[in-house]
Amino acid sequence: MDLLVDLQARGLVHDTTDIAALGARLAQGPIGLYIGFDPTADSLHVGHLVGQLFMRRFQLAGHRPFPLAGGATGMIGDPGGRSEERNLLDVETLRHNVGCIKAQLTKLLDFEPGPYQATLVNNADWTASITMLEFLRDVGKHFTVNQMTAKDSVRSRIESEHGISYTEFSYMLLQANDFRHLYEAHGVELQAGASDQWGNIVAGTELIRRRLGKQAFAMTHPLMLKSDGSKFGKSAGGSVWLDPARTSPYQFRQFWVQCDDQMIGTYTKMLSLRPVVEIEALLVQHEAAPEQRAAQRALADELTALVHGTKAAEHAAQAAAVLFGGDPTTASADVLAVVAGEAPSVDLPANIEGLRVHELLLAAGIAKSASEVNRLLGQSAVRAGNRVLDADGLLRASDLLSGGFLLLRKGKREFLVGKVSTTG
RNA sequence: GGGUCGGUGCCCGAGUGGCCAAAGGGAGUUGACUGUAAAUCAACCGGCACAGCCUACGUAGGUUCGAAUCCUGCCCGGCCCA
Repeated sequence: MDLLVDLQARGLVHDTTDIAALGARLAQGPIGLYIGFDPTADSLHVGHLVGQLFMRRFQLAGHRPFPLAGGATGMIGDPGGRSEERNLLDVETLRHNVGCIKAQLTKLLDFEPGPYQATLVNNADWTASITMLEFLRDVGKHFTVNQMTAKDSVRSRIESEHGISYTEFSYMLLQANDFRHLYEAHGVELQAGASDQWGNIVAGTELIRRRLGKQAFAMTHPLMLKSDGSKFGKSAGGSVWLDPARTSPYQFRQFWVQCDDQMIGTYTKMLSLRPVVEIEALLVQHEAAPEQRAAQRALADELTALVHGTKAAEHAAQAAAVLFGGDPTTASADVLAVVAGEAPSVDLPANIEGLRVHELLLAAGIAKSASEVNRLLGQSAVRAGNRVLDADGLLRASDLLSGGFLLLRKGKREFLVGKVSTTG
């Protein structure tokens, strides 16, 4: 299927420069494309997946992706989408972040040598050595302040009460120069990004046209939003990260399983690598029985496997089965160990017969006081395995599950895993 | 500086000597219902060795058998006057 048609069917095309020319160029053969990711944190989050998978789609269609870690642009800070100036990150943090992000950028793309090989680049490599005078003559000269202040990202900041520093004002020029550099060094003809990057991206196509007299292309995809219009990628605990140390594979998968019905179609089309026809069939099935969450599960499994590997994805799915509705007493020790990784845990004495549950829940921070535990017990809200504890909250030896695990549950959602400590 | 009104639990807000761990609402927790949703309904919602006790109504004292409630000093906020 034609790549552009496919992207449009997925709702991934927000804006492009000269789409007819781009279509013609893609038809001629492989193209290089790049998307930049600034190292504002030491991990990317789910919002970045659209861009990463955007490149993957191009790669699968035979093109060469150039994921870019913004070692240089990260030092400046993109003024877009903000009302205030960013705090500058120190060099050490930045270096650390770039390292982490680079590792994540290599996960979803194919770096095996070959015609479609992905190439990881860092704009610090060609930006750090440019002198101020060179930059002003070679880049700055090609832009008028009039054009620059006309861009949305800059104009909204000029109109805001905080204004915009000269530093962030310059961001656009750095990004434009990146595109120019990649065009010359690697034949990268297309820069993509989220729709809020449009101004910065076309600054690059303009620079290439003025300085090199060549045509380059810009293409943006829509920003992913939640059904209420708020920013995508936040869950109760904060951002959903790609780094398993920050967001476990289980939590990552749960984030997708719990997606809004209203948005799941949009998300699946934008993110899944499955063919659009297949996705549409899935969505028909989902609408017939939304309670099955077939679409959510499919997307959750696919993305978890992509980001964390198939093994981790399977474990996450099994852990979810235990935690939601499944019978924990029949779960294997292996699966319980995965569950244990997701819940707060406490050590248990060798014999738990007659042990009060109060201290365990308090130690894990699941209840704030013994009174609260008593209240919960009175409301039949505490279970060990699937046995509802009596008002006295005493455990029995038979509450232990395979592998010496104790699964305590407060209400439906909160869990505590106890493990009998073994000496040796 | 003078006058005046006020400071109540996570938030808002009633209470003006005992019936006050303190109305009502919001938030939160749990249960029912459910799709690991929304809405709805119900219970709970300071602590503990829990038929009892302790701590708490800005803060420090006082009056009283008994104080969130009365008195005094202090701190903080609103308004009015200077």
